[in-house]
Amino acid sequence: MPRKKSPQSDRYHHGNLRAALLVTARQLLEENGVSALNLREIARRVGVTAPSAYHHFSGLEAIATALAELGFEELAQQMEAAPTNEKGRLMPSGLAYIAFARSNPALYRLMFGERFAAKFVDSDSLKMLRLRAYERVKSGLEKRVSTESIAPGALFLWSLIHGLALLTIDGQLRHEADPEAMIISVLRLAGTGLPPS
Amino acid sequence: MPRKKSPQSDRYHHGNLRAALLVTARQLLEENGVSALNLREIARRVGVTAPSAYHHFSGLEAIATALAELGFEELAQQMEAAPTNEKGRLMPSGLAYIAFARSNPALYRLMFGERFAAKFVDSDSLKMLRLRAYERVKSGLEKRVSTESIAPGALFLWSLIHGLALLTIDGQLRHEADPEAMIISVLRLAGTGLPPS
DNA sequence: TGTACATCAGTGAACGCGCGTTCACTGATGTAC
DNA sequence: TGTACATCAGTGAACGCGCGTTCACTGATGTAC
Repeated sequence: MPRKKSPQSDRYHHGNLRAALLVTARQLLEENGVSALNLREIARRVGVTAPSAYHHFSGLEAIATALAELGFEELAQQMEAAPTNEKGRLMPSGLAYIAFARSNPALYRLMFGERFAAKFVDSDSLKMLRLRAYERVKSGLEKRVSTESIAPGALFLWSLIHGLALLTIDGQLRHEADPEAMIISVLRLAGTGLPPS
Repeated sequence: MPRKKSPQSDRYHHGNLRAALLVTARQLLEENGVSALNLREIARRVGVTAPSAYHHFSGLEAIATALAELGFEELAQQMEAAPTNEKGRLMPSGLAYIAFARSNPALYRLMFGERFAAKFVDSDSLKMLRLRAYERVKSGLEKRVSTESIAPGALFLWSLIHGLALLTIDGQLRHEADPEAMIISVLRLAGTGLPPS
């Protein structure tokens, strides 16, 4: 009877190394932050030598890119999976967005970090994935504002939600009694705006 | 006649090394990004050996912290220097904020990056400087909303402006014909909100 | 069912690199007398 | 005005480190016959 694939087996061939590297890389990322992401430690944790990773990725940068892609995919999925409430799906999508960032703070930082700012210009898949998240924000707007207001409206929403996500990750809600309530209050202001003096 | 202090002199004693290190560090930061900030290269550019920096800073981290402090100070100053217009000073302050981020993208990223997210918990000066920027956002609100709405209102504004700053830095306005106009449109939505469906 | 062999996912040793930091030192500066 | 000396901002050599990546290899796997 051939050995069933057990995760921590000592087989010479890992069997699923690519996936294992990504899972472990993601853990390492969340544990120690973007700057701690490094190929040797990932391999070490998986229980494999560093060069073996090169059979699955062209290098560390490719692993980081794969993680970012994975992140954008998950983010888009979770926004799409958010329910529609009586007022539409803007608020549920927004909450899903913030929830993703709070559950995956380091990954979120990686996705929007300096490292990829330049890459969005030329990497197609990354650009498209990011666009997909943006479109999601935008789509809720279409029946709500005039056509020429969609672009600023979408950027307005994305800015608000992106900023709130990052400030939350940074610990800005640390001393808040009820962080969720605060998040909802803030997002609600997107609809009403601040009353003029 | 004693040599006047000329910037690039070959004196044994530099005379103003601390300041020179910071200026150069800031240039390096903006040129090559947060991850490229490194002590040896800073010293090299100043024309001094690396260990000499230790007479002025406890290490690289101290230089980074000094840069972030400097950034928060400048940001607060530029917001405070913004004019008051007929509707108050929220919009001018917001524009000054975005302008700072656009002029100092890497510094802005450093200020709000992962590196200091933890540090804000214990570093007093950094925490206070960041608070000062936040207070500035908040102060414009006081005559505008009820007391209990100040906290969410301020977080709303800060999120919006922080997110917009970062997305702008990331190149989100790259294909915009008139970036300034877009920025103003987005910030204006903070007052009106998105009209409900 | 058994064997030869191609494939390729792993290993282990090694490389060069540039970093942050330490150390004992030396040269310049300015102050006390 | 001149000299001795303390101070301290610089130097230069060296350290250990861990990284990403390369290379020639070897072991396991599965397929063709």
